[in-house]
Amino acid sequence: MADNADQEGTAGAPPEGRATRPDLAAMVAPLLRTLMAAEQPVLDAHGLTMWAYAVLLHLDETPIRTQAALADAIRADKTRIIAVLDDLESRGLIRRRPDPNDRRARLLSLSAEGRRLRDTVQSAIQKGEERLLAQLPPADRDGFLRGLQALSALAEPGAGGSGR
Amino acid sequence: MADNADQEGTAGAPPEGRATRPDLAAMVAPLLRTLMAAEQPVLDAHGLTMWAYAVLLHLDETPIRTQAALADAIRADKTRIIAVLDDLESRGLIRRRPDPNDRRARLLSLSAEGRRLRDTVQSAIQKGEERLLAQLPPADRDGFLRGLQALSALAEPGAGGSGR
DNA sequence: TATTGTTATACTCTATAACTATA
DNA sequence: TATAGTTATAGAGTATAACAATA
Repeated sequence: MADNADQEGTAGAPPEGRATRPDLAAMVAPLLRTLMAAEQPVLDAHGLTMWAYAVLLHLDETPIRTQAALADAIRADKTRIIAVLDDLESRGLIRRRPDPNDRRARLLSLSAEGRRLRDTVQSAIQKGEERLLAQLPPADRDGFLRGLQALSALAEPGAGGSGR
Repeated sequence: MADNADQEGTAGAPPEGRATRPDLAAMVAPLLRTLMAAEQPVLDAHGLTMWAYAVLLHLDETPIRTQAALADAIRADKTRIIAVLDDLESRGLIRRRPDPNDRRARLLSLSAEGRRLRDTVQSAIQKGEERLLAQLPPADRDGFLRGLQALSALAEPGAGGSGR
């Protein structure tokens, strides 16, 4: 059942009887575990948790003006990222200063060193990922990446796809 | 950064600078969340937890002779599925009887009713998934499915792909 | 003595509620 | 009074350790 390579073209769902493929979640979940297991050593080597890395990634894209917004963007609880931000700030990887206009809020931005670290880590991670992807036929590889990108975009908070 | 639709063909990783695509895990994780959120109402409607559904799915494929092996196969702790098996058994969805040859072990199998429920639930779940996949161009849809199937197989305990 | 299943306990992660400061 | 951030507390989920039955 895991090895039926029959492609049934672009037909819809089967009528009723037995499923023709595993559930998507049943395939996506183990894949995610594989990916995270591959990331872990890289993150460890640089003293980053998964959440810390997510913060670095997101700040790099969009400088942000409240911690709550950042938490939202990376789908974390606002209370969960506080320790993460404390650590990143103390290591000089991010800057975090009160907004002059509203001193309740904290303006968050990535430091040069933070960006350097982010690049290093992401490069290493994606290098590992490419090794995985290399096991696919080129056509499938491209289709997989395009499909994944499109489907994951549907899940984002903004749900539009582009910028933010 | 999320909207660079440039495809760079089948080339390897970029030399050093800025990443050309999000990390795989950063796309797979939200996708998994979407899929699980879509499954939840279906499972709820039939009084199944995620783990219970995983048990039904796996028993359908391969009748199994110890609970530990089942737990292993679905990547759960052996202590975690006990309550699940208790429930499924009491509802007549699975059978669980001591192995005559080794009365320590429990032979696990799916009942007819269990198979019926499994089919109903999986059919509903995959119907929802097809709605998601329908948003992809047919070529990407097929490549995505093939790539996903191949990559997820690498993560399985057997790691060979087929039956086990 | 080793193994299967089970129960009891501890631990990790995450979210909720209460508090401080600004507005 | 309302909101951003923080801290303290409680809850869910999971794994570890101890136990009973069988081999």
